[in-house]
Amino acid sequence: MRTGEYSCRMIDSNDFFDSLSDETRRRLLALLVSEDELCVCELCHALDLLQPKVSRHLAVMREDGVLTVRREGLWVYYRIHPLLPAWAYRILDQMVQGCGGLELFLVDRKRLDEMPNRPARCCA
Amino acid sequence: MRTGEYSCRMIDSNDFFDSLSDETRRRLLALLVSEDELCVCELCHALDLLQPKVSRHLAVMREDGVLTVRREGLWVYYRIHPLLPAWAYRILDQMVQGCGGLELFLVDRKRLDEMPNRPARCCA
DNA sequence: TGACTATATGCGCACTGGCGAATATAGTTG
DNA sequence: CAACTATATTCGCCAGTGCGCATATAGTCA
Repeated sequence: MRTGEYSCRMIDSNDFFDSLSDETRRRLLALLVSEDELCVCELCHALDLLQPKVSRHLAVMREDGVLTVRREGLWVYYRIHPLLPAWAYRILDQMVQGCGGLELFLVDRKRLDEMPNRPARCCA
Repeated sequence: MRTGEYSCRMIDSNDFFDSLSDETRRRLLALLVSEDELCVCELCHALDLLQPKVSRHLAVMREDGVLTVRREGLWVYYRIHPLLPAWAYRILDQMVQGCGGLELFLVDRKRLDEMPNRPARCCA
């Protein structure tokens, strides 16, 4: 509670950087930064990875305080934690700047955009 | 070579985030971001860690392309790699925003500032 | 050359952490 | 209730990695 510029919640910086330390997690974060809310099956499809693997990485980031969860019926929607401090948000933004153009990340986004039967959540 | 906003050198983003994934390395980086050039013994003193440990972490970041080295007599000076892409610089800045106020990091800075007999390199 | 300071590295060990495969749980629908 | 879909978790395994300790290397100075 130093400067007051923080969005308020105090995340442990070790936990935050731990979330960033794995490439799979960075790929998930990159999508969540722009899409703001995605369910596990969308993320599995986008990254073309098996569900248990994606779930475990999401759990790590949830426990680290970087993501929050919302359940709706069968689906679980993850998003960037809305009370992340400003510096953490900015790091996520810059991470997308740095990685977003990489082939790997571009393909993730493409697969997500072209995914059929995405669970509709427009009229919550 | 997407936007042209990069400072030019292409660092591997996995390597960059690997450098950030360890707290000791973040402490070293936090000092180097503001001091721009420090030798190994200054960093050992500031972090109050044994020299082999500090040296190995510095070597990791050098191999990752995050730091560069300059030798001057007996001393080896490390600095943030001057050709780091802009997004990476900004992440380092925001990391300092996020961690710089933590007790651990404040104490590092204090020890550095109060260090006696720092090798003079003012009039290179 | 030898003594000294600063830095780097080799080695062995313990621990962490990511993985695949299988299974468990939660919620929906009939 | 059973069958089904979506998600979470357990387990055993293995690679990576940080550590302390000892030692090697580089450079200076007498």
